[in-house]
Amino acid sequence: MVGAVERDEVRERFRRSGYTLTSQRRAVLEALRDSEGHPSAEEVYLAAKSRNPKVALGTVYQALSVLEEIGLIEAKRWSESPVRYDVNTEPHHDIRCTRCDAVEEIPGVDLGDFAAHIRENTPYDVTSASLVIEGVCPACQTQDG
Amino acid sequence: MVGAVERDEVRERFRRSGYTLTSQRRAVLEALRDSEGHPSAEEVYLAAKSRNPKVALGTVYQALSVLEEIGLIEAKRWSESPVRYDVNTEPHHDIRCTRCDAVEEIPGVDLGDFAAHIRENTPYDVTSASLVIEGVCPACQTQDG
DNA sequence: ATCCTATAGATAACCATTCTTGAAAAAGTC
DNA sequence: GACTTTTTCAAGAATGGTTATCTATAGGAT
Repeated sequence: MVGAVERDEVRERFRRSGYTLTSQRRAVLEALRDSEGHPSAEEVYLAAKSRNPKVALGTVYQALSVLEEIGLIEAKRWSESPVRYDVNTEPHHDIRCTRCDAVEEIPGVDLGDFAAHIRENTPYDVTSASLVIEGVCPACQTQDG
Repeated sequence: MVGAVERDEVRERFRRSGYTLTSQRRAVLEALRDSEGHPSAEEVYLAAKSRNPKVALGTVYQALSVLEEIGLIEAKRWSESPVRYDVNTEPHHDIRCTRCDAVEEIPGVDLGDFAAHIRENTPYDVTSASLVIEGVCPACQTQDG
């Protein structure tokens, strides 16, 4: 599974943004790309450390923030849960299971011109609007009533 | 300005839920009802303390959680900001100013059958879907470019 | 009034995240 | 290639909103 941005493009993206592509930052990005779900910083840290043992948790946080800033990853927040990171930077929505904490993509749902509606109904200069969706995943549904 | 739930109804709501309506909890609710904006727990604490000096911050947190549980108030979360509380429990959306941290209602915007769309596109049992909207308020817009 | 349970207050603990610090590495210079 | 400057790193301390703990107290039922 290959991300939207290829290897050389990654290096180029770092250069253009004035950041250097260090081995730690690469380990963080690759850990994120190989992860199935939408890991937390702690989970990324564990995965990155297995690739490059010279990575500290603080470095992972900093790397994640750089990666987000240059647009290679996205951070998503649900209440009662640490920030989750996502290599899919295409516009989409995710749902989080309130029982097992899994996060999954919801395909085919688009905020569409909702943003326009919002803009029309507030004098604010709207900079961001995102959906926070929670529910119970199929596995947890079958586990009990 | 009178909330959706009147005084007697408040007492009744507490009783039915198995909670007692203490003076502290009343102070918290009234502080929230008289507040203009959408205060944080800390702000509610300050306002409640002016009504009833025998209120501790921890009690305010507990009272807010009880009030939310019995449906008298709503909690809303934005990242980079503490939880904000709202006496308006009717379905509506709020926008937060990223500069001055003010929160305001957005009238006339309804998620409508968006929830239905979401339900159709995920096997999850969707329990909540809410919009997190941020922007810059008119006052802050005029303050600088 | 008395007993019993829920609640309050004060303070310590929590936990994800950020900051700080000195050291190491990288980049730029001659 | 050695030297200087700048950036980055790792480890751990600090932060801040929130929650838990523990003892004392207050309300409601009998």
